Amino acid sequence: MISQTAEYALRAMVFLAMNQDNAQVTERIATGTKVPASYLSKVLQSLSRAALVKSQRGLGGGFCLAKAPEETTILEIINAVDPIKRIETCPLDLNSHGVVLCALHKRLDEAIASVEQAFEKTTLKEILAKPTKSVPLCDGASLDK
Amino acid sequence: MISQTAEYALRAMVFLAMNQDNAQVTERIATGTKVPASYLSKVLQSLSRAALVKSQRGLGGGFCLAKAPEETTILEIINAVDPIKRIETCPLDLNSHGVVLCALHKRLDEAIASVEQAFEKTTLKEILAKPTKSVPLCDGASLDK
DNA sequence: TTAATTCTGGATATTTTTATCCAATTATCC
DNA sequence: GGATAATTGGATAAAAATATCCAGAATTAA
Repeated sequence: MISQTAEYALRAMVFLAMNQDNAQVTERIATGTKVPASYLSKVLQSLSRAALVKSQRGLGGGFCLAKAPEETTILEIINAVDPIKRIETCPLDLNSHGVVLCALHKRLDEAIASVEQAFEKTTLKEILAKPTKSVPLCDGASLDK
Repeated sequence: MISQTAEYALRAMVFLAMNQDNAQVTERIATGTKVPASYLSKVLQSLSRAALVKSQRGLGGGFCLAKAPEETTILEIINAVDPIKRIETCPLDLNSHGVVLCALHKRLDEAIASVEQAFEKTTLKEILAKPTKSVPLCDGASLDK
């Protein structure tokens, strides 16, 4: 449903949103999100190319959000690493169907569309603000060392 | 979003629903749904084990629906080959979270839940009955030879 | 300028998903 | 019983997703 890569990207973005004060290094994001560092490195690259994070090399460098948390949606994050694909045309390439989907693929696409909508409406800020018992990613203790 | 395998399973089931008169052979279902026959064979096995189709070997054998189209949901079909997994516990295994999901995973799970619900509410019969311009799987001409 | 830090990009490995093939088994027909 | 038709299950192959590693480039500090 949601790929591992997308899950990682979301965690990383939430982590950065929770630690906006200073740039975060890959290694630190990795431990904070329980994502394999070497793979996270690739995920962060994708997020960087999608202009969702800014990267900075060298001492004191790392990653930080490119936009304010209220301006970044879950959908953008997911689409940056593993785009949600709507069903636009008949997957069977049936001539007669053309752009008009049959009932089956119409139903499937509606479901995808609703997920897309839900994700588009949710911003990073909302994730942070929600007063749940559990702080995202956080296991009781504070993340700042 | 929806795996290839699930897509194939849905096509096969719709095909069987549209051809309930007599048992359909793998090869025939394959051409009718544009699914690679050798792989479809495995998919049908899964559907058979899930008791969504009945199989019959030998001459005149093949596959047919195990239940009436109005009693088979899209969700059952998908779950038979590639189960939809809700997020039940924190994917990071954070002690403090336990069963209470953080805002991020709560949102993700809500999306999954809505898809699950939509699929649970849709039966094969509805797929057949919907008066769309495009007949499912069908490219203008009738499927019966 | 040198050393240390950190991202970047490429090569590669591992795992999962998707796909193929075939011998064995079951069923039907003559 | 023998021939044919069809699924079953196992072995295997190919492709995609996930993961690892490392040399190179950029940045900072001294």
